[in-house]
Amino acid sequence: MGPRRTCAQIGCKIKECIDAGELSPSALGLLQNAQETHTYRRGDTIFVQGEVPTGIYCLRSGNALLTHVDAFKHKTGFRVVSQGEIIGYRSMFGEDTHAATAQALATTDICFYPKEAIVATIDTHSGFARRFLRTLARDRGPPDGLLLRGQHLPVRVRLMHLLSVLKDNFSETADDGMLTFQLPLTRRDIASMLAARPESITRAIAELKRENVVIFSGRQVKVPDPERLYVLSGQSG
Amino acid sequence: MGPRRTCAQIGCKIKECIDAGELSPSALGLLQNAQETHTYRRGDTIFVQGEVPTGIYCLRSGNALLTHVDAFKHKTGFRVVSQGEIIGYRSMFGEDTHAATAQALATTDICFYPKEAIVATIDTHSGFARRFLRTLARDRGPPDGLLLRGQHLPVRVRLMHLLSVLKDNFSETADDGMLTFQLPLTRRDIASMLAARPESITRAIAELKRENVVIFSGRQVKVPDPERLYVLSGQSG
DNA sequence: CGTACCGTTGAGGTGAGTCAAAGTAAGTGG
DNA sequence: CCACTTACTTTGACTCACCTCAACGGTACG
Repeated sequence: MGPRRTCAQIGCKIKECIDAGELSPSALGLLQNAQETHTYRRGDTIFVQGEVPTGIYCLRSGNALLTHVDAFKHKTGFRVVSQGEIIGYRSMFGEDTHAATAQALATTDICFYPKEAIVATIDTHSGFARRFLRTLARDRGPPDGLLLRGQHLPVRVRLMHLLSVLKDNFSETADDGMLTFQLPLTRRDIASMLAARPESITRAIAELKRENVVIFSGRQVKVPDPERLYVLSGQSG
Repeated sequence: MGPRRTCAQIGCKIKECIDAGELSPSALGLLQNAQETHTYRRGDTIFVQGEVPTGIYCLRSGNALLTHVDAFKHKTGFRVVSQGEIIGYRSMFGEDTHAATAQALATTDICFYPKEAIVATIDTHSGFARRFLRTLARDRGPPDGLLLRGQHLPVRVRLMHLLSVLKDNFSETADDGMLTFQLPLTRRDIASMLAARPESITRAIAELKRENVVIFSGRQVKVPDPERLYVLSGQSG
């Protein structure tokens, strides 16, 4: 393995904020000194719902799932995070305990930035602050999430919607013209994101295969006609 | 009617940001000069999904409902806004079109602050920016919203949850010891918030009345034992 | 005194949950 | 490399909460 690259070197969202903030070399140095890097294995928890946030996390590699457990102990996955994305900032800025648990879905390298370093940079660089406002505002507006969970749509359609959201992060190559990618989620994870049961996911997958819209083999996914997937899943763009 | 009070005089969230930002008199003057006040009647639209945001809105009185329409034309209400709260800022900071439509549920007075004025204040007052980050972060985290829409819970429980959220904003007096309040929503509105049908809401209401948990008469709501409502609806605090 | 919307009630159909069981893949230790 | 455990996945039969469709009463308003 070569030398560790910092988060800023892989074009993550923190980097975007740093660029927008036009940080001085000294301010940049302070941020980079405060940063720590950790590696997580599949299933490891990054932070836990209810804990007090101590900073924010930026994924260098791998991916993670954010889940929320309600008062009835129902576990609901609501977001898959992949390379370059930041997590844990909502609760930190909200000055509240973590509203979700983050777990690695695969081996994942993560940069941690302590709260004080981020807050200090925000206070001294308005461009950095404004960029964070933008990031926060773009995260989970009404469109995403609502479609995935509305029971007015059948599970099959919600699954297609999830796939067309995930494909942006995970699509690999189109060897034989098909859109192909590897799902980072178990059937159980998918079920928890769609507010459904694993059995229902299995049945929906079988149905999609029958209709030749999406072909699953294990976690390998093939989409013969991506355009059709968009339309059927209610994506406008 | 007496002289119009500015938004800052009724203790709204903008006021909180202004206080946190320690604005100079001149900066404060600029903000207040830029502000406009409008009155909306029941059903009037404040802004529409898809429009480009031009500023943010703060409710002086009355209340409004935020709704989202998906690609399948399903209209979903996801938040009731009341006095002192700000709307429209998520899309503005996200530099995107409005992700929701806001409509007045009753006669409603609203302060409008143009985008330029807000952005200018953010750029010059880090406390103001940080407070906005907090407000944004606290708005609609995973806990709220998920419970209301998860189909793993029966409509009756989701309705109880909605009531126990709304009662914070709308509860009036407990004349005869009961918690009493006026719902600002039609059955159809409630249904759209719970991802259910108006008929199902009617039936759930009848059921709750039978169990003596919540007593409806029209939009007048009485809760004999608020504690029981919390527990049954899965509120922890 | 219509017209329009809101709210209620009933009958019937169905998508998805539940329960139970068997098959498959993945990891562990001898 | 093979037993063994553990977790994930699939299948089938049954049940039910909610949706759909349809009709009707109440209230507001021009």
